[in-house]
Amino acid sequence: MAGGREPDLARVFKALSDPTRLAIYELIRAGGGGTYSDEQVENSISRIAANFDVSLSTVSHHIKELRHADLIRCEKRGQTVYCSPNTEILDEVERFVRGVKA
Amino acid sequence: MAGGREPDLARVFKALSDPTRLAIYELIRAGGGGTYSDEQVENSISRIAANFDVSLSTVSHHIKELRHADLIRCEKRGQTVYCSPNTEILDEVERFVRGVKA
DNA sequence: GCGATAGTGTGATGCTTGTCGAAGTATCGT
DNA sequence: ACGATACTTCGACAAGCATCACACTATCGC
Repeated sequence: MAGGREPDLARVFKALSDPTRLAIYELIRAGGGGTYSDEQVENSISRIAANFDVSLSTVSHHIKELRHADLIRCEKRGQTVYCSPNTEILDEVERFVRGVKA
Repeated sequence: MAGGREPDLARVFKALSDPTRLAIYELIRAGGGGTYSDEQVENSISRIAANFDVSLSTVSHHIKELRHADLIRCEKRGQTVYCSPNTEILDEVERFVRGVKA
């Protein structure tokens, strides 16, 4: 289901509150920026995990949290899961930062 | 920068990750927006605590975290502590949201 | 000084979380 | 079917956290 829209800001902030998770998010964001065609640039879970000192299961757990906070989207193609950032949530955060009342 | 402190984004996000603390921050921000003269509009700790169902010591603890994350500034006048938002950190968050590399 | 007000610090407590390894599920190649 | 690859889920555990009540410091008014 992709329709669940309620931008729970506390949840978004919590998802970004762990240094490792924040770094994972930044990596996903850097790779899936969208400057390319339609293809994400190798944002698979294991490829992401290769950049950190934590186990794969921990990365999987972190990614689940990022997905739950709607910060990223994940798409399974074959056995590989590709992650891309969701810019709409960032717009929501930017509105908060600017003090715009929802 | 004036404070000489480097913005730890994960810490900032963690400070905003608790619903109560986020609400406290929003209240401080609404009161001390700066649209008035030089005076903060009653952003004292106990006044803030009156708006929530948690104890005063809990509010004090939350405010310490917000202060530690540099999201707010506190100034003691007499026996009362007045809190005001620090907009520089918000600029930092906005830069992150926009994907500006430091 | 004395009592009242404003806030901080100290345990204590129950819940959450980041992490791991191991087991489980899904998919591919052969 | 079998083994390998790519995750996910399941306890488990130590660390952290939000919260409270209570003691403590600091400041004001009298």
